[in-house]
Amino acid sequence: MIEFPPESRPKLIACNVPDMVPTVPVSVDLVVLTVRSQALCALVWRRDHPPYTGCWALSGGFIKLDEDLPAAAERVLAERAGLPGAPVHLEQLQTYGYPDRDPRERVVSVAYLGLAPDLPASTEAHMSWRAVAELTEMAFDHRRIMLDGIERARAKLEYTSLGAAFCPPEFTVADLRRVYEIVWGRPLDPRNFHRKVTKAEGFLLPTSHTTTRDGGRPAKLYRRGPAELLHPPMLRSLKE
Amino acid sequence: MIEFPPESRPKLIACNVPDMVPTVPVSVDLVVLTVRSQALCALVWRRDHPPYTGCWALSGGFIKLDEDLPAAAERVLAERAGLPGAPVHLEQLQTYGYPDRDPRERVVSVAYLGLAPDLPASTEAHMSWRAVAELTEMAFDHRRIMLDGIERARAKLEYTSLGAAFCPPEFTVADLRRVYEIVWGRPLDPRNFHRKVTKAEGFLLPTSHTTTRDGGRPAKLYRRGPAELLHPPMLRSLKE
DNA sequence: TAAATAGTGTCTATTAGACAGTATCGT
DNA sequence: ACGATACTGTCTAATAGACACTATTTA
Repeated sequence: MIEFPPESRPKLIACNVPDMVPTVPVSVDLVVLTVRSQALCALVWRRDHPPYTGCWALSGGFIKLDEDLPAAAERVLAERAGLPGAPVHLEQLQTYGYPDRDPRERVVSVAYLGLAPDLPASTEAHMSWRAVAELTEMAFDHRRIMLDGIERARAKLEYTSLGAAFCPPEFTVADLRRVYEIVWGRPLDPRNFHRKVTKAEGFLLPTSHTTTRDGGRPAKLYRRGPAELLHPPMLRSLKE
Repeated sequence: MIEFPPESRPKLIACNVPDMVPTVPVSVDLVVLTVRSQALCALVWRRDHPPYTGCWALSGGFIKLDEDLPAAAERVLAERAGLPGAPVHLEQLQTYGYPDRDPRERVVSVAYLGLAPDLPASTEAHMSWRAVAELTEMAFDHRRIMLDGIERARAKLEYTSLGAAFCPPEFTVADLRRVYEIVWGRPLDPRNFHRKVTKAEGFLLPTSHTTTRDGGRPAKLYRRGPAELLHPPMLRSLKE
């Protein structure tokens, strides 16, 4: 790639539109999901100014002039979502650019999906975890973005090891199963689930620790393994 | 959604950056793939002006002020890629926003993936189909974008019926199998493939037509069925 | 002891992969 | 007839789903 110092860059001349290349603000919006209190939750804040005053909104922010998109997402996660340095898996979700999605001015928004363990929401950043089932009235097209993020998360649990991103650093097979059950919204057979995830190469790394429990046999604790893709995948069957 | 006529829209005031919201040109770039001459090919043109003079490039264009992203992709497909009205499956791929990806000025590019049957490339638009294996030197980050598109296409053949998007309206099971073989780059057993796709509910709609051939039994012709997702998916095994 | 949770083994129906064999065309 | 391609059936190994059973803790 040829390098230009920023101030000396020649201005862009598009082939068929040499004079008029419209520019728009580009924002990054974050769908941060977690599993807590037996529900799939999203990290949101309540808007206190127009438009959409009182509605729940995703955390977001505008990209800076020389900032990469992943860097912008990390910055929004730290500064706006109030989760600096948290172990959140971030990946680009989709870009939303319908002209009237922000009534004030056209904004193109690159949405990122974040999968997080059950972290405390930052009161300083005025964020809170809300069950996604109750987030029916949201600002802008944030409900659509959130639903797209949830569907991506559901699909990714099938063929990747990302379910562990919802868990703390050390977790039990039952913890992981509850993540799958809540994200997919259906019960899974504990014994078959156990067999599957422990036999999937690179999914779980055993540790020497166990849990202490109110009753019942202590469970082995595992860490996330190196595998990103699962072969074969954990398919949601069609039944039910 | 509250409606404002465009001219009366209040300007955007971001929470923490009330004065300075940088704006950037947003483009749409198209990775249009097809299968022809036993190879996976991409629709590209050879740049005749700087930067990257002489390099192959994807077709692209800037979004207009009040144009939706899918509409921009359709317009670029028609006007720049030279495929107006063609039966091309278009879906958003990913957004690329690294600040120096265009050496002239920062451009955020929303890439779309297009899957097309074997159509003639428009000479008027100076486009041509090139085998992706030979597209090693491309302009900007277009090679990375193309590779991301190819990987998306490979994955989508597993769990959707999109392989048929590479075929003409009526096609044989062998046609479809050759698509899979070329996109995945590995031979498939014709008999097992036949069994799988004909038994997958909603994948193929039988017609009353058959092919005429140079030799060999004529094959039944099928049309794309209504199913979008395949249950169970056609998994690429790990072998080989 | 009972209750609760963790983990293992076993059976069966389904499926993937391999491949023999049949069907129907052109020459 | 023969080669070529389309299609069907069959065997086997692997897997998913169902579920009986054992293991280890707290109360």
